[in-house]
Amino acid sequence: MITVTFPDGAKRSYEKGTTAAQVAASISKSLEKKAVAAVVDGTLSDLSDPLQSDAKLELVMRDDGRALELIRHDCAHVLAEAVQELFPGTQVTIGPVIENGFYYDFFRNEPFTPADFPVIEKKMREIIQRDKPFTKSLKSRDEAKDFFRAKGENFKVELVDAIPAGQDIKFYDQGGWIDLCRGPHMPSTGRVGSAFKLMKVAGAYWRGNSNNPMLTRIYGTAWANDKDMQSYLTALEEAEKRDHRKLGREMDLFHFQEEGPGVVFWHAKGWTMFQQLIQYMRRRLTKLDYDEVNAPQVLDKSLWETSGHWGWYKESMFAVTSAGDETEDEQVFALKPMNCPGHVQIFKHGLRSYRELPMRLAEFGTVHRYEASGALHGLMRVRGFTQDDAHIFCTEDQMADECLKINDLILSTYRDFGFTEFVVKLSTRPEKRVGSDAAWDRAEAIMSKVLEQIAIESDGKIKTAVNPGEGAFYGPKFEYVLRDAIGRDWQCGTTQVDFNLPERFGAFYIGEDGNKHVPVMIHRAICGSMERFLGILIENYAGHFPLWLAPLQIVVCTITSEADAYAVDVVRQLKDAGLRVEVDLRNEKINYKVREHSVTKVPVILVVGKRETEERAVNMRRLGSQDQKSMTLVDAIAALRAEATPPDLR
RNA sequence: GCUGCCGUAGCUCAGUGGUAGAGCACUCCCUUGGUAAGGGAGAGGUCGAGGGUCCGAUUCCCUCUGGCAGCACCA
Repeated sequence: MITVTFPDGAKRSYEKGTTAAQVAASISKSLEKKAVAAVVDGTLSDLSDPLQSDAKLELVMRDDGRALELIRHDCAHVLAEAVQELFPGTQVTIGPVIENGFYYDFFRNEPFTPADFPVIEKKMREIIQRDKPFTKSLKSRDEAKDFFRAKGENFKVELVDAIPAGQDIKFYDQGGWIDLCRGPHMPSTGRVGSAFKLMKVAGAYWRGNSNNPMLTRIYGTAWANDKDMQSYLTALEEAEKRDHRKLGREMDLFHFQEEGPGVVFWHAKGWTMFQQLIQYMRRRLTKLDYDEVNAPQVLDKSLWETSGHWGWYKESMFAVTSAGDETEDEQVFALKPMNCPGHVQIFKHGLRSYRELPMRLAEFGTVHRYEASGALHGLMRVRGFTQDDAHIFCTEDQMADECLKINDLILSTYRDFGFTEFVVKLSTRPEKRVGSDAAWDRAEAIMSKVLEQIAIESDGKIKTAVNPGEGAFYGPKFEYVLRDAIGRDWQCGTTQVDFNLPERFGAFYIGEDGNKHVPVMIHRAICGSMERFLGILIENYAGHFPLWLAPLQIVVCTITSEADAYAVDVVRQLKDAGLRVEVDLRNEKINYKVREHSVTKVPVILVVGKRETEERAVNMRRLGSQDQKSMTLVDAIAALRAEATPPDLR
């Protein structure tokens, strides 16, 4: 006999080999019906697994959050079966659960299209209706390979090969359709229910390697019930409404065009925001003893060879030559993809003393990278962008302190933009790297300690994590990830310590001892790419910017032409107060004007008519509200001016 | 870069093997209207580019280019 302990502490005895399903049945009929899996000693398992020893057992109902993974996983199996039933000859590969759903990768000469979805979904519903049990069996490696080889499932044969020797190879049979799977599954296909939907098709490389064949991936979403699925679909629509590419067009912020793939045409309104961002950053940097510099756009390729970028990233750099001169000895330049070599040149220009350290060189540096065409995505991934970059030259002793100062700067900046949830990740040495292991050891040791301190000083409010092998080729880095208003995570800031580049460039300072020393260099960015950061802000605020950031803060709208002169005067006074304002004197009804400026998300509409003209007043309407507030012009200016003050100046 | 889909007016989108249409925006006229679209008229397109098939291509085929969704990449 074995003893089973339930979550409430109750214990019951069963014969050894009793399954969780039988345990459920022994308690109640409804439990037997409702349970879809078991958690045995903390591990999610099949209900059909026999219990071999004393165990803690929890029965998982279908509406339990932990069952969602099973619903999605089972749904992926159902999808695969449906596809193979409908399209014989299609090979199956893998079909994991992902956030909000699942996917399944298929190999078929003719790829699937969304037009195939209705018939596949219909077949899936049919399979779910059949409600066949999932039954598990074990095969030896050879049996498994023979099984798949006989079916022509070459990808599955490879998967079997990849399973470590000695490990059980599990198969699940769902009414005759059998798949390799580590499980667990619910008792039968019927439990998948009806809240699922195929979402899109896409190509995906076999095993994620671009040298491998391309498979067709079908993405699906699945939920415990229709209500959950509906709210997910609604959330997707909401996210679409905030798409910065759409808002950028509607708010007249920027555009792209064919002649400049991946480079932004900033319109006046977008550029205003860009400048607000830069001015904010610049004020903060000045207070923190940074020196702003500007290094050339185009530099001889030898500099990039020295830095190592040419060797590592040549294929994604823009080379620049004279268009007219076709002689052979022409010098090859590169458009800068990074600011660091330029800053090292500035550091090197002149003999540096330890007294000058830490030397913090900042630049709003425009860089160009020839990103793969498929990687381009609005402002989020471009080929020409501006980094709020800085390089701090310091001693090894000063390093940890500088990292902490940067940490404060980054997090307080994010807070000023309304973000509250962050994760700091430490990325350690990658396989492709320069520098000695000893140097990496030292750098990583310091960084780990700093990371610990960040977590402690924030009382655990700042989450931390480690990304092994994700560091830059010249050093480990901290990555700052923020969470936006609709729960999406964005990696923006980064702090990278570098024991290599200064040495490669022969940078040194004279130490207290009168000898030459190589400084440590810290690369750091807060927004990262200003373009991308603005994209994130647009989506985070859904275009409803706080007043200090809004490209156009106020529109003064007249009701009748009798108010024109007064309206112009109001605009003058608002402009004199430093506010960004336009006047709308058009021969249109006030409804029309209010609608238009609301659609383009102007935060404040000041309406002036006959009354206001007589009283030297304005009628204020805020974006997102129908309320109207009448006040004197003097009061309105004072209030708006205060509100438009950037957070660092309050 | 890879796979799939797409490219028609400033925007959103119809449509056709016989050289194109709507709504909004734009211009003009009427209207001076109190908080999310007043009425009328007009102008606006080498149907992404090049090549091919055809009597004839915006439509069918090929190449290129750009975009979208994933994948891969992201110093």
